[in-house]
Amino acid sequence: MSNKADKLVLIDGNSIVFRAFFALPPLTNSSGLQTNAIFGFTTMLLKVLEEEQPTHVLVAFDAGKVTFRHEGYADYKGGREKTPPELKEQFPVLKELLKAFSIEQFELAGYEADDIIGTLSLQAEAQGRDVVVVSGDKDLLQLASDRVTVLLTRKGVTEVERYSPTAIGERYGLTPTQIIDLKGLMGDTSDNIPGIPGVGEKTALKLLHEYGTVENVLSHVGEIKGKLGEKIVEHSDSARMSKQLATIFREVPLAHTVDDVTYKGYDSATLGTALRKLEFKSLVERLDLGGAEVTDAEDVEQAAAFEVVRVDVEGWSGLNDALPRAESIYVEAVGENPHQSEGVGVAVVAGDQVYTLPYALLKSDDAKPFIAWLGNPEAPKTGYDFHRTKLVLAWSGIAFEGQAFDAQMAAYVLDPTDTDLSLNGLLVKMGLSSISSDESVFGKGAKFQVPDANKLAEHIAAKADAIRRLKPSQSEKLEELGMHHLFYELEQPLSIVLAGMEKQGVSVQASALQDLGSQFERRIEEMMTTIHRLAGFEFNIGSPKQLGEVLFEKLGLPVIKKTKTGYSTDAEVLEKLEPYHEIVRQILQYRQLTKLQSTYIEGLLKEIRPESGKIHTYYRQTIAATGRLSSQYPNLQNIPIRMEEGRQIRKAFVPSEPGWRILAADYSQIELRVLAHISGDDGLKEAFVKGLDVHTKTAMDVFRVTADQVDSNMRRQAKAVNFGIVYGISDYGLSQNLNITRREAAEFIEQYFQAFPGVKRYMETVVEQARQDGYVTTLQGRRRYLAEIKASNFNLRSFAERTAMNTPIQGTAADIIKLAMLRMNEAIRDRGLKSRMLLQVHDELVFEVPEEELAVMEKLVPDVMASALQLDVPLVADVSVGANWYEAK
DNA sequence: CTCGTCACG
DNA sequence: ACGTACGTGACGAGG
Repeated sequence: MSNKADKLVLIDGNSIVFRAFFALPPLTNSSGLQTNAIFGFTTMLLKVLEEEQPTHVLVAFDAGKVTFRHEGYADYKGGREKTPPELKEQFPVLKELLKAFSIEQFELAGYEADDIIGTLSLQAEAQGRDVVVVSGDKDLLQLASDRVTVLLTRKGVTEVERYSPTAIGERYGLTPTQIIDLKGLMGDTSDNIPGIPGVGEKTALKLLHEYGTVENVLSHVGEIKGKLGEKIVEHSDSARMSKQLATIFREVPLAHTVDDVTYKGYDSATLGTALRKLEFKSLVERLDLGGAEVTDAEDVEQAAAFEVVRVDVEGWSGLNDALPRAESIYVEAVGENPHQSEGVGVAVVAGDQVYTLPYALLKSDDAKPFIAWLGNPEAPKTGYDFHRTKLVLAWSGIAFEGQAFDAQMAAYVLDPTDTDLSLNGLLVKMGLSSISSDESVFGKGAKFQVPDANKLAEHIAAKADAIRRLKPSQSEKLEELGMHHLFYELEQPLSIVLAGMEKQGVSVQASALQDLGSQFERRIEEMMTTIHRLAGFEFNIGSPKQLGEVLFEKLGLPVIKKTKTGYSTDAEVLEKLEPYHEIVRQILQYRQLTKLQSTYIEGLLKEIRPESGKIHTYYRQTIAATGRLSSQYPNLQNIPIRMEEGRQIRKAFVPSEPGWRILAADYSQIELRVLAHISGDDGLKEAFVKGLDVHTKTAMDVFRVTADQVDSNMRRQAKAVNFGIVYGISDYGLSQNLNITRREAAEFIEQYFQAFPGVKRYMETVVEQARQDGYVTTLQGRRRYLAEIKASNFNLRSFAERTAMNTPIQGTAADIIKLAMLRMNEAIRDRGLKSRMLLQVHDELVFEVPEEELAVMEKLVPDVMASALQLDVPLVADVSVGANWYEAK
């Protein structure tokens, strides 16, 4: 028997299902059954099957409510919120699906999935077989051995982290069995295992690194001083019991053995039917289970609902005649950066026909009627990613107007946290029949290739048809959720404004960057020599691994913080190490300069177009969950400003016309003003109405002093408190930021809330509202769903709560500047100004302005920004002008 | 291709 | 008791 080649995969069913349920949006199928946990579990399962190629597979479930653990400790898993019905209903369906996979599933009254997995893995490794355990629960790490590897899910369910005993040693400095001791000391809230109060992971690890086991900690408790020692003595029984509870029982009286869980693969027809029933069309597609049989009559109809007419084969007349009846359009282009993408094809849907043409055909004379239609603002278009489309066409010299409905933008507005806005992804989420993924048609990475004309025509036709099919439910949903205005009046028009700014570009002087770069270069080389001399040998300073070895092993500096893979050497750590060794300061400076050199000097130089001297960034409008923009290729929203050396980079950003100037205008304290408005707090509102310095005002109230008693340190701390409030305050976060104790931070927050009770009320209300509705909104009706607001996991829930507090603030600020951009665009156009809007940096707009328009613009820009949205407090924008972006400060 | 790091609001 | 500030994108290192 060849046990050596055997590989068992043992899956902790409950743990994965729970994870998937909270990690995924609440997808439902057309009959209303929520299927997100099943979907998440299945994607995880497919990934593991593919990557591990197991010979045996088992999914273990917890059975019933009471286990043997309750015999010794009645409160085991007490205080847990009961399983939500939307989750509960998914278990039986999942179990059916596993049958279709031909995968065994075990559960046994009185035992948990952990115990079943522990028992089987013990058997298997004794027989010399390899085992992979899959769970979301760290406890399972105790099973790791030479033969047993544990995969823990990280974010979501398909990302896993692989733990061998060595990996556990590196991560925690513990052996697998010590994981039990870890939990014995720190406990586990979700299982209601108490541990020792006041001992968290940090303290527990320290104790275990010193003493090895719970028992040994308890017998050496005399050596442990202070409160910690007292706590351990007081709760020693609890620690012993907790350790017992955390120990996986590996002798479950199972009726089956390893040989009963062999996995020989699934039957395609059976699995295909099961997945179709669940409407997991993307999975059917991915596994290529579609061919066998199409059970859903509707699918047949939809799939055959159009005829592809190739303009390159049939000629233009059909398309030209159909244009007045066009229902949707899709322009395919390859390349991530739309300023450098190559158009490959166009598809237009009209009735039962989809007309397709190779992009190159747009250059022919026969294309004129079609080009005119593309540029006709009176010909409304429904499409997908108009922003990209407009740019691609614009670089071909083709105007694109009449953008009526953008399915990608609609999907973003409907759920800004959705990271898969691919057409196929949207179809699946909407429960519509799916199309081929781009990856399956084009391949990816090095294998990326545009397919032959026929295949391409089929694919882009399917995409254009998909857009048509998506639109009705999307537009209905937009109305239903009151998002008509946000979508039609704000986001869609803005995409046009953005495309204009990007196409315009901003002039950047290569020579200025190069001069700065050679200065940096000299200093980098000097510093490198110094650092190598101080270390005593040459090494790669840019390698965190090598740097860690030098600092902490060769030079013996104290380890402040560790990362998953080794010593942390980030700026926060280095700042703490500065007093110990001269080398540290040099490293900090070296880091700063190499960052400037690689990201900003070299990075920006690469992006300057030699023919125009301009940089064209690409603002992404469908990425940020709060409604902000982001910027790529290159990112022009993180050009240095805080440090003088980096700030010099801004001198290279200049007007594109001789004699013009750069004008920059930024909102003053926009987030705090938004907070004042939505919280209605009288004190905060008054501060802004009176035009006070809000950080000084905060310092006065928090420290209970008069204005002239506020020193710079108090103001600095008050400013940090204000930031904290906007981020969704926590004492821990504030304490980290200010380098103070948590107690002190908590005191600041307490004082703040006393001074600004309206803000406190807002924070409580918004979290409560999120719990009730499952989402929060901005002033313009932008909505963000917070699935994890009810999670039992403290971390997930706390994160959701902070998000609930922060998103309406950050998101409303984003709404406001977007409105201002629309208004500025109109103002420039209506007044016939030559000035151009170039950049947006979250609370700042940058323009290039001819001399003769300076006076107008210096008044117009801040006026428009201030009046973009009427709040209960004034909005203020500060404006400044210079020869370059550096001087416009 | 992921991780650590660091630039911005 | 738990343990993180909110939102992004780009780079070099190292598998």
